[in-house]
Amino acid sequence: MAVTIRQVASAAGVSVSTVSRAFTAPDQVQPQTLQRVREAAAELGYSPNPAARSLRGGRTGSLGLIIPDIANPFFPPIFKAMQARARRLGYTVLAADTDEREYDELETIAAVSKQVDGLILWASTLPEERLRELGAEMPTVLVNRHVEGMAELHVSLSAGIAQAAEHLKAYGHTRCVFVNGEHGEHGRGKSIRQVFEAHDLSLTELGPYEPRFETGVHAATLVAAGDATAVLAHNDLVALGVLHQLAKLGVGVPDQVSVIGIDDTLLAATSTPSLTTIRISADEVATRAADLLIDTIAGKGEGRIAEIGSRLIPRASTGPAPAEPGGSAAG
Amino acid sequence: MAVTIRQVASAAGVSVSTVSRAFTAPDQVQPQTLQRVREAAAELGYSPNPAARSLRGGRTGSLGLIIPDIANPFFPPIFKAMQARARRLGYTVLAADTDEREYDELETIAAVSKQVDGLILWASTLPEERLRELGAEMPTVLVNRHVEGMAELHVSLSAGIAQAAEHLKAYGHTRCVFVNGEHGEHGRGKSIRQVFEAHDLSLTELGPYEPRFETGVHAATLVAAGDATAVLAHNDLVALGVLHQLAKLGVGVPDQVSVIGIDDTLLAATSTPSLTTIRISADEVATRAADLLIDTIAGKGEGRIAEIGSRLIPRASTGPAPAEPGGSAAG
DNA sequence: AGTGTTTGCGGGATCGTTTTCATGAGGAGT
DNA sequence: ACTCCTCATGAAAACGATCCCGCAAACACT
Repeated sequence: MAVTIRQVASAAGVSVSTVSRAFTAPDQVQPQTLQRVREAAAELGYSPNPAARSLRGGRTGSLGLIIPDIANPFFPPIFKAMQARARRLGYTVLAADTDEREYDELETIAAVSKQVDGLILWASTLPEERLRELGAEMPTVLVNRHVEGMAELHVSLSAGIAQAAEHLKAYGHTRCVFVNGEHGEHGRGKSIRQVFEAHDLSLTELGPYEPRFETGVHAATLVAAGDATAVLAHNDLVALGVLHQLAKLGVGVPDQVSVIGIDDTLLAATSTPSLTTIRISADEVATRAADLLIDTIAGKGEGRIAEIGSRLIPRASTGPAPAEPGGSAAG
Repeated sequence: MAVTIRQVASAAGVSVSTVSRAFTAPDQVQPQTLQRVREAAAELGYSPNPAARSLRGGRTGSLGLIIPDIANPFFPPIFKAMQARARRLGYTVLAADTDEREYDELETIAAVSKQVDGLILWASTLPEERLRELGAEMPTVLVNRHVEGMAELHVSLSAGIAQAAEHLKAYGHTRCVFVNGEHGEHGRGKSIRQVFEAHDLSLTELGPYEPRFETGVHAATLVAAGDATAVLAHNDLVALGVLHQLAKLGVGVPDQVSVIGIDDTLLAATSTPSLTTIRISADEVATRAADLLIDTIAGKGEGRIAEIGSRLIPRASTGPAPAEPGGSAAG
């Protein structure tokens, strides 16, 4: 059925070893022979069988990307960019999502790990102990988790948050709300509080809730009843819920309340009004993660920690704070 | 490093053949032996090496999903659902996108096809001839393309379109616009025109353009200048562009103009106003496609044609047509 | 008891590569 | 002319599983 190295060898009048070398170490074969082999291979339409190759060589040529939820619009661009990067480096990307279910994560990882040379674990919920074990078994890059000695990539929101704070400050806002869409200690809440308070902005935290549209809807109702003039949401999806509910309640955005999201997904660019948000570059994240993993596979990445930044993308959902309700009424 | 079948065999005191059988054909080995093998395997943490397995057996246990653009929010839920379905059937899904670049498609397919048992080609742009060749080489399921004799899955919008027409009709609309976001003969325009005209709705077609947000923005400007009261867009993304621009122009939705999208992506549910759209069930599509491919791999799917339907999801972007601007008012 | 059939298991070839090792040709250095 | 290297190539042993055969034991039937 498929054409094998043997057929190429006999067509080119050389041994299989030579054909193999022609593909994996071209400089070890004489130019003239190399060409004969290449011609024969091209003519027969030969290309190496990855199964045989990985059986023998122990490497599969694939990278595993484990993410919480591929349907979260934040991830597809990352997957896409990583695939592009990986392909140029001779790798393929195998993506699998854990469906946000923690108890599935180990199983998913087990299924994927046998087919790849290394793993990128995005915001894993596994206990540190397990991560350590995993790292011992196979090259692993952790995104947004810390385990001493492992390769890690951290997506830092601080630059974006600082810019958001400045942005709001410049518009005259003073009372802000953060809609926390995440339980647990790895949340975004702490650094947001610090930065905002450093900018002299009061910050009320709602939640923690789940990072869903409905969370934003719920939060918006609370916001409308309060006196805050700016909302920072856990991510774009939550921000969209806020936008949606504020519109329904007749609260003008950005005239009465400004809204800021996080992630800069497609949702942010296409909403009405378009959403000011904190962008994390998918290209950069994907490229760095892939490179870091490939380095780790090569044995020179372990323990390295990379950090990538973020920045505010001002759009139409933020604007000047409304006049103070001081003595008169407003709502 | 990794534990092999041989180690399990000696631990269980049986031959490698028996261990292999214990995993691939448990009914051919005595219950008592089976248990011994299983215990040994569990204790050693053995699991078969997929590379060796596929080298010998010729099957990889993976399905290849080739899509135009994974960043299009329509696809992630499909990928996700297919992964879930495939996993339960003992398969893995390998997704790759062609980045909407036709000249990359063959290359992408070539890269993927060696690592999978079969291919699902979503709206391939390849000429019929190539598809036929591909189908001859490996099990292939075509989505939304027709090539005599191949397994195909067709996503039919007709039910959804008919419901949309009825929906608009019931609201008193008479003049509609379709924003065509797709070049070529496989477009959605023709059947939409037929159905709408059958419902006595006049339909003006704009385009064809690209299926992008900006397309909707552009189209909305034209719509606002015309006298149509309803817009059907090529997909949700385009519809969102329409929504966005209408808001900017001060045209009320749905008070003055109703808008309908297609795909029911996350975008539709989270927009403001939420978008009435035609839903294509990701679960159903993914399940049918996966099943069809697996049948084809088993040799009993070739030539089969499956069709899956669609339906209207009414939300807040559609409503009664505004009173006629003519002489008198009527609703 | 003799023959035939089923059943459970082991031996070993096999899948297509990579990779080590051996070989022999040619060149350089003495 | 002799040894010593280098270099291109070939032969053959892996890699880890599957699966076709063959064998022996157990059983059924005459």
